[in-house]
Amino acid sequence: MMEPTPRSRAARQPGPAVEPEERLREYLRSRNLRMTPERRWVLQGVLSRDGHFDAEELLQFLHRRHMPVSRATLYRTLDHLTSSGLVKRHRFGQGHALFEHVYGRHHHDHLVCDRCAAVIEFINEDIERLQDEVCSKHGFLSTNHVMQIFGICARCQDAEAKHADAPARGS
Amino acid sequence: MMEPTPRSRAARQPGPAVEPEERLREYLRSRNLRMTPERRWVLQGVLSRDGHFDAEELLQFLHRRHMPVSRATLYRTLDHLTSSGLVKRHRFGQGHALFEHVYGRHHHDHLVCDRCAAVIEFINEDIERLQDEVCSKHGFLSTNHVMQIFGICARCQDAEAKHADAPARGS
DNA sequence: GTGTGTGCAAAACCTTTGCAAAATA
DNA sequence: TATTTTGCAAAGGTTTTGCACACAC
Repeated sequence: MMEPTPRSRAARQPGPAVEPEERLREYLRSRNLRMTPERRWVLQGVLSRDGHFDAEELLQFLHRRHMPVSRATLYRTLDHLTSSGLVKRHRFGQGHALFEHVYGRHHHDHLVCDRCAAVIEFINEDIERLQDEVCSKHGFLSTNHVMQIFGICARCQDAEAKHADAPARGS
Repeated sequence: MMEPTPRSRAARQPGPAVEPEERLREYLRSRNLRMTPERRWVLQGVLSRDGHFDAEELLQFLHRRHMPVSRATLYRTLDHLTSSGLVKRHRFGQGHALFEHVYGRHHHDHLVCDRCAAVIEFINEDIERLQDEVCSKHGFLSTNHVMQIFGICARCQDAEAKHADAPARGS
């Protein structure tokens, strides 16, 4: 597996790794904004995260990887990435915002466990279609939507059932 | 403005106004908490609000009505009301939380306008049913869900169309 | 009377902002 | 070179918390 050019590392990516950067650049150009190392770093960090992450977590990650972005720049860049459609911002619980990148991912909704905070993704085309119907019925032009179902995940239900069965059993 | 009895104002309520207090009392009892004037006031204030409101707004309302609840108590009580299922808490935008009481109201979801922040309520039984299906498919025990569709409401679409038609027209 | 609730003010929390220096196009 | 961007630190707004006193059961 020898690599003829310095760029070959990008080949590890499942898809073309250049395109999201292209999309960001396009977005920036359209608003007369500039591409900077910091913005590239944040984009890379965002794309490297698999699921949901918060700003602090991403900041730590970037610093560990020697991409020293300031907190302010991180938040500013996350705004841009959100506006450009490369990132989605969620407010699941009461606390801080969670983000996820949507590049190469399909839209999905979430089951959120109140016990363990696990987030299970799902997609249901029928629901999507019905949502579109609701919008057109109200003359509403939808740009985005979130659907979160809160409750208790299967694992936590099991755990609770176990505790309820033998609460007095000192192991 | 004469009122035969001090209570007569309550007659404006469509349903029995006592029951929600009963529900709160039950909830408090079940957790060995106590009914207090402050908690009653917050509940009254909450029930008197028609749509969505924030903590600050409710606080002002209570003070205007000579129900001097402190900010701390207000937040603490809103937590209890949320836990007891009498109130729902939303995070529509980026800012602060919005609340709405759900006593005597049916579950509904929201269309949120990104331009004017209008919130349109809707309910779609088919979507609800499909959500239940999703949950059972994942062994997920749902206690609550939120669905928010963001976009541009009909009114704002009209307004924008008008501006786009005649942008150079100095009136 | 005991444990709970309240109000006050301060803290905590996440996020945004003002500004001078640095960097982009 | 003319703007834009950055980092720092301070401000911002909402929500939570510690503590002493008051109160409900």
